[in-house]
Amino acid sequence: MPVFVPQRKRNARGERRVASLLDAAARVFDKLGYQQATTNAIAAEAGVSPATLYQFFPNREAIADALATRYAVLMANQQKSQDLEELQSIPLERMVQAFLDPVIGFHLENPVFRTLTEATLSKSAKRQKQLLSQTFIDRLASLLLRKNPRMRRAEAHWNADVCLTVLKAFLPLIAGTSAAGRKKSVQALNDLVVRFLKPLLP
Amino acid sequence: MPVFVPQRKRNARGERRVASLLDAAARVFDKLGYQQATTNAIAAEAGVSPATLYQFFPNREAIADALATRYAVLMANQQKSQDLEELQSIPLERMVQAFLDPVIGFHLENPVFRTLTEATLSKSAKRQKQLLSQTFIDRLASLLLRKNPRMRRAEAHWNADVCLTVLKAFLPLIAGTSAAGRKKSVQALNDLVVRFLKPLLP
Amino acid sequence: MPVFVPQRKRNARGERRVASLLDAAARVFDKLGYQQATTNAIAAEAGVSPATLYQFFPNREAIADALATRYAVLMANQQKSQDLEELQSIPLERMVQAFLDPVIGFHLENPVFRTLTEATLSKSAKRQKQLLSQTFIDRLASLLLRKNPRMRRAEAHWNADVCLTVLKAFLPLIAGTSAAGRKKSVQALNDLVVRFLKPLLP
Amino acid sequence: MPVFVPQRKRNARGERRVASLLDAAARVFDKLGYQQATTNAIAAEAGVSPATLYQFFPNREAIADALATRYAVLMANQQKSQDLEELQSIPLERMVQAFLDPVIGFHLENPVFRTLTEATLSKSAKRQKQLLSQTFIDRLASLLLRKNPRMRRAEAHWNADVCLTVLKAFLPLIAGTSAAGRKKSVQALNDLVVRFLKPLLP
DNA sequence: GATGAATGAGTCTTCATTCAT
DNA sequence: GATGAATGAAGACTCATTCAT
Repeated sequence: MPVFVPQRKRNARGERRVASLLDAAARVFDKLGYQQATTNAIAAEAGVSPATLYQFFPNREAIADALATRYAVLMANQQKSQDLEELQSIPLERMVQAFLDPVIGFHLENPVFRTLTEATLSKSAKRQKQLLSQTFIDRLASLLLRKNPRMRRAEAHWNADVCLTVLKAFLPLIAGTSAAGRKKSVQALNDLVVRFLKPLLP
Repeated sequence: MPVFVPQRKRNARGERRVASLLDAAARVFDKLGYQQATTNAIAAEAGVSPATLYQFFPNREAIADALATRYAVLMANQQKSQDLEELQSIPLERMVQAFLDPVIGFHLENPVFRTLTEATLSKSAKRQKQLLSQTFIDRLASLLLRKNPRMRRAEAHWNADVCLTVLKAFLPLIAGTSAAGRKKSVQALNDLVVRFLKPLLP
Repeated sequence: MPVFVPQRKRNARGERRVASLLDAAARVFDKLGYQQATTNAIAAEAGVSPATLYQFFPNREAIADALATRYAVLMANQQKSQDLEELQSIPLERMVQAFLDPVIGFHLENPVFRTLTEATLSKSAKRQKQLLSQTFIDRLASLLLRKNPRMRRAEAHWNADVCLTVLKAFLPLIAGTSAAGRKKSVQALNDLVVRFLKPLLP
Repeated sequence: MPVFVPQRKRNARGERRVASLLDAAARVFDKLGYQQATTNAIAAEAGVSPATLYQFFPNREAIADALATRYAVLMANQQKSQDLEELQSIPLERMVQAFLDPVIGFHLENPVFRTLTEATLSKSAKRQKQLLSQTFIDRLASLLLRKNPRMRRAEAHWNADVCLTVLKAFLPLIAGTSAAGRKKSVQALNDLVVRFLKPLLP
């Protein structure tokens, strides 16, 4: 189970290479899916020889891992930047929307992220992805607890988990349709989450 | 350009072979996923030579198709056997449970069914799967309309569709955990659907 | 180098089977060419199981051999039926036509005959085909000698051989075109042969 | 569905490999014919792994195409280098010989050229072969018209076409025999063509 | 005698990965 | 560091031929 470990100390040029390879990989994964994305295709998309690719990644899996890590970091940063204090005070409907919107936006902007799920990710990459889920759950649970201090911790987490499950279910629906259908799907998701959470809050 | 040779008649042994190949394919698809399920692996699992497989299926895709059709028929029969009249009169909570339970049960018993979704199914197989979804939606919509005759037809279908989406989201959760977690997940699914539907009914 | 040897004493039913298999083989060879004509396809065309085919022919090659033999016999009979005495007395132009016409007709009616050339024929089948060529050459040489008794034997044979070569060259041309083009090609062939032979005769 | 990966630039070693693969293919096609010439056999003949072959040719057909093109170019150059002006003034017997000799020589030196005809050539390769035939016909027709300005254009082409047909018929005869027989066959061909053309010229 | 089933021995092709320059 | 070339190992599929009933 190879974990992504940089091959060697890399200089600026190397960093750029890695970045451009990951960009290429993202495009190819997105276009063809993980299984069909051959290393040759990724190298070609990046405009380099296949051998060059292997100077930065020990094998195909490592590319997917690095990509997963990259997006995990991006998303984590995004989530950290949102202040829970502000959300806590606004009404449920708008709170849910404000909470989900950036997550949905992230997935729409980086559709590969979902594709990466089918990849055979390394343990560390999986952990990273799981961490993201956990962050989502923790933040939502924390929000619920602030709204209803009498809720039990475990209950809050479980409810947040359900919300995440529902969110994941709606993502393909949201991504797959036109702008019009997309709006409707997002609305349906928000509704559903609101209806689910409302009885739990005072 | 393979020469077209019409299939000869199939005898009892052939029928048995087809069945055993489909069983084997179901097991392999379930274990490895569609992409990784090689014809060699399926043939080996069935205990025959790869060439034998090709006596009954023209290519790998045809196996997935046949499997999809097999399960579609099974599920369709199951759904037909349930009487909507009875469901209509019982309270929402139990109605939802009675409606969802057999569907969940089917997926737990035939986990491959979900894997088949990622397969590159033939048009006819896709149609069959879509038909199943449509049946689910139609039946649930019909139930909603009986409970609340003032609901509009389109609205009923849309709501049923949302329920199906949620159901699909929960299936991996339900399937993935132990008996204990499974019960909890099913409960959460039922709760969510009930909470979603309750405001829509009188 | 298997020579075609009947598997066993065959009764009337067996003879019919063999005939229908050869008919089927002729159709398939003609449609697909020797290499593409699989034993399964031939058996299917004859409406029998592949195993049945192997009860009458030891292997694929034997079918081509038997077919070659069949046509060789047919053509030999045809040639025997033509009386050289009659031809000898008519003018060269009409003689050439009368001599070539049946040969051309045979090839047009049995296009497989040419296809069989590409087959890996057994030695005996090759000999049979060669015999046919020899018959053609001998007959034509004999005709030339009657027309011009002063011609030397070897010379007569050589000239006949050249005529055969030319005939073979024109066959695809004749077979390949429409009725109109066919007539023109046949005319060209006759012209050519006449012009070649005329200086050799008194 | 193979993923399309653009060919990378080819270096000197690659060029050498392509040439050696084409040489090997020519040998194998010549020995076994197109249908029997497997990619494995060609690769083995070239002393490389089959996969290497596929670095330079997308499939078996492409090899035959490249080979056809290679020989078409060679022959076209040869024909261009011959000056019709010179031929026009010499007597028919020597003219025919001078015209046919290089063509015969080319086929004797590159026997594969004939084998390639049976190959399932790509459209572009077929066009190239047809162009060659057309060049032969046009050049000979032009020669005939110079010799006899009163001949009609269409007639000249038709007669040239007949000569080509005869030439093609004699090629296997010429190629198949020993040096002695070869000389005789070539002589016969020349004679035939001369006798065919003589009545057409003043 | 007839059949459908079964298969060993290929064939073409692909691709992650390594080699040689 | 970079490259194009090279390949082992595999996978989809085919087919002449044999097996079992």
